[in-house]
Amino acid sequence: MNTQFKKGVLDLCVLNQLVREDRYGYELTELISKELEVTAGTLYLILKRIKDDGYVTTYLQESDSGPARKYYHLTEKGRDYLHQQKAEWLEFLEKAGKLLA
Amino acid sequence: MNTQFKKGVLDLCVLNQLVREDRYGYELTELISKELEVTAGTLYLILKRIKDDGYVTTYLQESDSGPARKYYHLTEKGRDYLHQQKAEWLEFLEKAGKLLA
DNA sequence: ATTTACTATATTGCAATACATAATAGTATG
DNA sequence: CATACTATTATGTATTGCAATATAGTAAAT
Repeated sequence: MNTQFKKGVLDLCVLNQLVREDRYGYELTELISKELEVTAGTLYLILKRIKDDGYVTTYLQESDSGPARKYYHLTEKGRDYLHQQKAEWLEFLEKAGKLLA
Repeated sequence: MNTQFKKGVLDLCVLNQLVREDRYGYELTELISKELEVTAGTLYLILKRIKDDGYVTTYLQESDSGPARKYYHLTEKGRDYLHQQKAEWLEFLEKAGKLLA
């Protein structure tokens, strides 16, 4: 799959998985990978980025099947950003669609 | 507009403008800019790339209102690439759509 | 007439950003 | 001990942004 297509959209895919519930990194990797072929390294970079940007907060929680999990929680700021970026994405699709028609 | 969204798609937008007729760089800049806000520098890099890749050929032609224009012509290889990449783009949109729903 | 400025056209260099790949490391379990 | 689960980091690559340069006509100003 064309690597470039994902640029900018992966962020949104990750954030969107956090709207309903908190999730941990490994879980997100599996979720996203089901559709988009993304490796753990890439996912964790994204997670670091959106945390640095204040879109998510994190907390550790014990697991009964391995190391502690780091959960990611969407902040208000993250929610706003997601909505705004989703709108921008749709707008972009419309414009690009005209050029690709 | 989010810069990243364009990654990989601009190529296709440019190639798609060459399906029906040959066009020159400046003309393409204006065409694409109507929808997507792209600067001349970016456009010319794309043109260089798709030429190096053999997706287009070029030829010069006098203009009566400025310097000679460099026209870009879509090759058979370019046409194939465009079709294949457009399909991949649509497939990507479908998968990303699931994650963004 | 000559200079000036502006539009049309093409090109290039450097910086910034995001994804790929691969390697490392720690914990629990069978 | 091997394996699955979980997290992290370093290095490389590709694409776009921005800004600067260059050249040829055309129109305007002096």
